[in-house]
Amino acid sequence: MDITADLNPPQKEAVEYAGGPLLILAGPGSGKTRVITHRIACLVKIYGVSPHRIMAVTFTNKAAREMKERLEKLLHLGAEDLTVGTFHAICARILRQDGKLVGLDNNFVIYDEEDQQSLVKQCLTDLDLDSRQYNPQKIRNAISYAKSLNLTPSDLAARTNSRWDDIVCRIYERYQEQLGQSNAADFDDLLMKVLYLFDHQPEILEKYRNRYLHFLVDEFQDTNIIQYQLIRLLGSRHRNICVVGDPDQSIYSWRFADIRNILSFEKDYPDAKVILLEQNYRSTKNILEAAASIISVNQQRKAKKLWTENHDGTPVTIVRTYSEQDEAQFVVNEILQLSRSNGIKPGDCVVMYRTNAQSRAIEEAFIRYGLKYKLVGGTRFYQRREIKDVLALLRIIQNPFDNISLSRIIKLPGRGIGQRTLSDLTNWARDNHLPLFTTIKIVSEGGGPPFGQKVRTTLEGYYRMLNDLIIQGQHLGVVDLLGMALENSGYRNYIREEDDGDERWENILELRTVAMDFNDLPAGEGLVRFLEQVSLVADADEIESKEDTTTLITLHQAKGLEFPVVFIIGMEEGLLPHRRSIEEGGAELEEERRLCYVGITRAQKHLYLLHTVHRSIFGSSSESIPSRFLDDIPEHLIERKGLPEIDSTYNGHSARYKRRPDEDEGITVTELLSKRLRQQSPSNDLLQISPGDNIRHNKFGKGQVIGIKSVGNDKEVIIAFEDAGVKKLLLSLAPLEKL
DNA sequence: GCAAACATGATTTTT
DNA sequence: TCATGTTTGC
Repeated sequence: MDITADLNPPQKEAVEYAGGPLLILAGPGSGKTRVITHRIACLVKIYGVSPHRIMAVTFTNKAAREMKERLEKLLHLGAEDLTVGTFHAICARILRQDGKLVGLDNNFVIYDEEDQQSLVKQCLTDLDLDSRQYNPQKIRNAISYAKSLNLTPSDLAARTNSRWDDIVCRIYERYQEQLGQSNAADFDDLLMKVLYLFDHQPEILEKYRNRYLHFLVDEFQDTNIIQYQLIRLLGSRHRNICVVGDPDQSIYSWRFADIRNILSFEKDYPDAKVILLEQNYRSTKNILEAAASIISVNQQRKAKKLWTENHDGTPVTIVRTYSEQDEAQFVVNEILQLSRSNGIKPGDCVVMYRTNAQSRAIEEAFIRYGLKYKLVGGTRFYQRREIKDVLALLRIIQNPFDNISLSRIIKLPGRGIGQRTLSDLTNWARDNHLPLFTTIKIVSEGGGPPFGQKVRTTLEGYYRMLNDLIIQGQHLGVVDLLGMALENSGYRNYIREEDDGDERWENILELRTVAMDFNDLPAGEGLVRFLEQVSLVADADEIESKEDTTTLITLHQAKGLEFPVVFIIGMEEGLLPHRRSIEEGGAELEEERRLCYVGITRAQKHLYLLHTVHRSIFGSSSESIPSRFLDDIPEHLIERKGLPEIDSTYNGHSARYKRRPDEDEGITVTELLSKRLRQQSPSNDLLQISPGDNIRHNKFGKGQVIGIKSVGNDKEVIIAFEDAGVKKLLLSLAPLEKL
């Protein structure tokens, strides 16, 4: 097959270029992913580069997996020899192998943000500092920032100039000591330690530097300084570094992603070839123009002109509703309408928002109308308490010196060890420079802090239990080990008695399913690999596209995706741009604008931008002002729906909504809106049903009506379906048939 | 040691 | 509003 067929000239050039450093600036929808995969294929098939000698760095594990799949499926290329992964995953692999040289045993554990935070708190206690005065989260963030710049505690100490910096420094130093004692690395350490390894063990650097001929880095605008340093060092031998990014889609600066990397690249490699991908294959002209009008306001930006051969399409719809409930209602109605008339399916639609909290009203509306939705993100699987507890238990088996995990599980109720005992243990451990696990061992042998006999017996039992699990871990597969750990630690009984114990137990079983993939590996290795996978992979479940399921997602997570129909809700000052960014101003505001741009450019055919007049935030209600970004879209691209424009000015602090005087005199805004919404949907006469009737729903199948409630002119019916369970549906919309 | 009452404070979140 | 962390009472 011809690898470069169907590529436009700049794409083709980007795929074939073999003259050293390459910077690809790829606008949204410009076929960036194709270019990367085809470039790899071209390197292998045409230039004869062994896949073993290619490294591709992606932003997420998901992206890595997809890239591998694409290469295998589309191009029939064996991808198992390729190094594809995130910076973190690749570095973890390197450290598993050679970490010993930088003080990491190969059974090291990886600390996530919650673990980091616990460790910071522990350090504050150790240094006798008040955690109310020194916010642990801020300290964690400051440490992470230092690490993103590859600064060690002493580097940082050299540049402190305030009391705060000084505190951060002291904690950072202790924090690193504690990580060392726990044989643990946090996310940032994975990168920093590899860089340190390369700096101090030239032969290791040589090994990797010689092996890799070609590097590809995706989402380069969202890399941080240390990541760039890493790739520069790795690529210093052959200089075939290809980076792909779009400065306009840089939305992770709060994660210390540094857009200057793109500038640095051009400076560090003056001979770098720069290729612009400006043709958009995704969106209609109207959508693309709206996006351009918003992003072009940014000052800190290289002008870039995207163009498309696609049709104008429909206008961008700006919708004003009264409340977030009405906003949700509009979305639901529009999805139903589109699926009736435009050949669009609910699965083609996505609802995007700035903050997770905004998904609630949407979810409620979807549930009410019996529409299916898929919430992306939210409370993430691996962040759930029960999952973290179980993982902590397994981590102790892998690495008993992991102090944070041990402190987490030892104080779980039901075992008679509480905060008091734990504090006594940690204090003693600290004073004697010993890990917690060793301390418990000493206590069970009669030493340690002065405990009463009862506590001593309890701790002895706990130590024996752990020790037994560690021994079992030597020869049991990871699934059996998990089962035994749950039993012996009493965790199973403990969690099942919780209020939502069933759900939590389900989650643990879900985790067990993940573990099954690692069950056939040799005992120790299975555990290591399983724990590494769950530490580095954030998303347990995937966005699988189903025809009937609408996606609900934050703007950040929407990066890289595309949908025929996009609804962005909460286009309001304070939400988008977010209040915190308005307060910060400048660069923060420009990032909000980019975020808005990312959202808009996800849309292929239809784009809806919604805002409300009233929104409740943290329970209390407040007036909202349309987002400034809406003002930047030229009127000729826009169609307005929902409530009419505010034609009054602000009255003191409260914006007052005025109805248009010529119509609907004497009814409230909410009534007006619901009237309009009703007018938009076909007014089929309501089905005459009463409780006890048997019905059929064209999706949920057979069921029995168990309740009816009037909602305005409509009725909400509660139906117990034979297969689909109990649902609340609106009679006017549910496709019901009386049996 | 542990559960219930109370206080608090809250974007985004690849790894 | 709601999910966390802290204090209090048994």
